[in-house]
Amino acid sequence: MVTIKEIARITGVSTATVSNVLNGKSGAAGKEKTREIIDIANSMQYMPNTLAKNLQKKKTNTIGIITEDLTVFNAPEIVDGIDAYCEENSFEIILGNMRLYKRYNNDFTDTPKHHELTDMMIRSMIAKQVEGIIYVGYHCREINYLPSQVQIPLVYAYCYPGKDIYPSVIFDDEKAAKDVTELLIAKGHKNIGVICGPAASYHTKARLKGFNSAMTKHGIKIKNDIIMYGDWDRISGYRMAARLLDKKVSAIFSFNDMMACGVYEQAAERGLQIGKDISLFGFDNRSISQGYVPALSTVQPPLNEIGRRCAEIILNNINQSKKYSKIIYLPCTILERRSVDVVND
Amino acid sequence: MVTIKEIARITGVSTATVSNVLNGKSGAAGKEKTREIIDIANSMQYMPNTLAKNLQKKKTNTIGIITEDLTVFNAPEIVDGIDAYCEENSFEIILGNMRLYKRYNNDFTDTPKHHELTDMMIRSMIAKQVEGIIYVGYHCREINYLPSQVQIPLVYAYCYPGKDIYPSVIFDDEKAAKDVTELLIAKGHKNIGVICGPAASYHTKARLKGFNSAMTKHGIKIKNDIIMYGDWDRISGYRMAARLLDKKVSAIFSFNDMMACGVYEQAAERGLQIGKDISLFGFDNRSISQGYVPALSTVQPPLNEIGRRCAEIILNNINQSKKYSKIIYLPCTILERRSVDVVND
DNA sequence: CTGAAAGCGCTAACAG
DNA sequence: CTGTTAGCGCTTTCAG
Repeated sequence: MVTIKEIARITGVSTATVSNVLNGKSGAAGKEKTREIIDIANSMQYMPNTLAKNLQKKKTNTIGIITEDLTVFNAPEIVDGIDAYCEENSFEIILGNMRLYKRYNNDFTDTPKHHELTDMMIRSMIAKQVEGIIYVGYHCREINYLPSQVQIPLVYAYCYPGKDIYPSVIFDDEKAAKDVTELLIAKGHKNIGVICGPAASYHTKARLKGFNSAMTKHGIKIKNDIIMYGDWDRISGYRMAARLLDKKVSAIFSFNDMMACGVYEQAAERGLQIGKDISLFGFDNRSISQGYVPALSTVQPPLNEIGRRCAEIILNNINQSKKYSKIIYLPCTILERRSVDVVND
Repeated sequence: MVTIKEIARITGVSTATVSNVLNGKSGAAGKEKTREIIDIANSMQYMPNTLAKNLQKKKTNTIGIITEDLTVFNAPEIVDGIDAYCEENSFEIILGNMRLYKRYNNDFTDTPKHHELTDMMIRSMIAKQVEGIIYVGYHCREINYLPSQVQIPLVYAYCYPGKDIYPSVIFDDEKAAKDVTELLIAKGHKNIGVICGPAASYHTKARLKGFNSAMTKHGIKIKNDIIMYGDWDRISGYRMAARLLDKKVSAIFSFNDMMACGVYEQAAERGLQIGKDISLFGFDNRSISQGYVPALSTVQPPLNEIGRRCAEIILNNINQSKKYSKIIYLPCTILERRSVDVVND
């Protein structure tokens, strides 16, 4: 690796001059010398050592991203958004992936082991002199384990801290669910079944709230026996759909696309056509949901935008002394496809 | 940020001693001093500056990953595999995402602009002193633009260089397609329609080769009019399925799950049942393919394993002088689900 | 306009 | 067992 020192020796000037010239400081050297230095640098494929540069400048223009699990469907798009914003603002990213799914098996986020891992990753990033950290959750929830020794801006994406110390960006589950419900109501559906995720899930609670408020607003009584709880997996959608269809609902709002999948299966077995005999809405807009027959209506969370906003907040918090620290709710997009129709009595 | 110097001042020893103690060099200081230094460091939350450390050691234990597009379905899993292997071997990763899809629109990988971007990313990583680079393609193909000035090990994942200069890890398209075809043949299918991707695609060519070899091996004549070319998208699957079904094929092998999606649609419209009237195989094992009704049989590419192998090769190439530089083909897993059945005459 | 000198935070000889 | 010294590659005063 050729260094500034080497170039200085060859061109017969000081390292300072080489540095200045290469950094475009006008008048750092005479016209001819300037040319010569640049030419030599190019021909030797000189490349500044970022480590040395950053060490000296005490500034890395880098933020760290910690993903709970990069292979979860929402993560790449969020990271992509962060990356895009950073690039536009001349910042770089360092990625740390916890790989929670493969590392442990299931519920792990509130164990000492996980806290230790979190601390380790944060420490390691701080050691690398990142100027801020974005923590990307694998599903939305309240994070109660807040690492202590973080002296740099920290932002949560797709999850939020229990206390108001750090900012976070999530999407508006409640509003989206309300919108979906109203759309269904507008189509004449009154007997709407719901397949939630686990009762304790933030998503479940927020979406249920939205559902309830829409129903109430339109004066429709909610029977308790049409609210089912699944586990986000296809099979549970299949099972809950059975119960719901027994109850003759005219529409089903599944809180994710996976479970909606199971509804298709259940309906097929009963000879019922989705989008005709029964309307169906999902949530997440998984890439293939559009390919179901008929295409699944669903809710698209603003993943890329979550990333961008997080990055924006982090960069602002890095540059300003007053830190922003609230929860930001971004709106979702409702995608109506062939799986819903007006009620058919 | 507290430094070694600060701790040295407080404890009244030299920075060298603090460094030695903190790095666990036995006998770096007396028992008591050792304790004191460690205690002070802990209480002040001392954290070594990785930049300074790496600069001095001229070793970063870091490799760079360049993804053509992190949001493409295969990328996160490959990155995950690389990350896992690196973690097990005390290496860190730096991620650079080209965001090809959003940056340009479609075919872009052989434009000067893209070459420039590639060079820039590689230069930037080398500047950060990574010890090796893994380039993750967004789809498998021959990469003919090979950056020149790369003095460190470079490995391609999910794509391969035209010349034998750098190693690469891809999966065995041909073998997988052959296996699928033989499976179909074993179930009595002779009249098998194929929906390929674009004719120029590596995937198309390799899979077609596997298909042909299986058919030939079993003495089945291949009619040219049952080989259709789509564009990987659902709609094209839908269209090609129409032509194929007109020709009364008993099975369809779609070269990806998306297009298989379209086959479901087309079959539904014609009142044909997948897995009964017509057998269907996809490729990719997209997460939701399992949720089709009936579940789609498909091929699972060894994405995580591709990542792991790339990382393994890179770390080996970093440590050894003899560099490995061939293409490695990893086997896929055939997933037989309800969408295929024995032929039904 | 130019360069000598100092030093970012850390480690690795090597001498005491 | 301990500390001095030198320096990784770079930038940045500041004096000539």
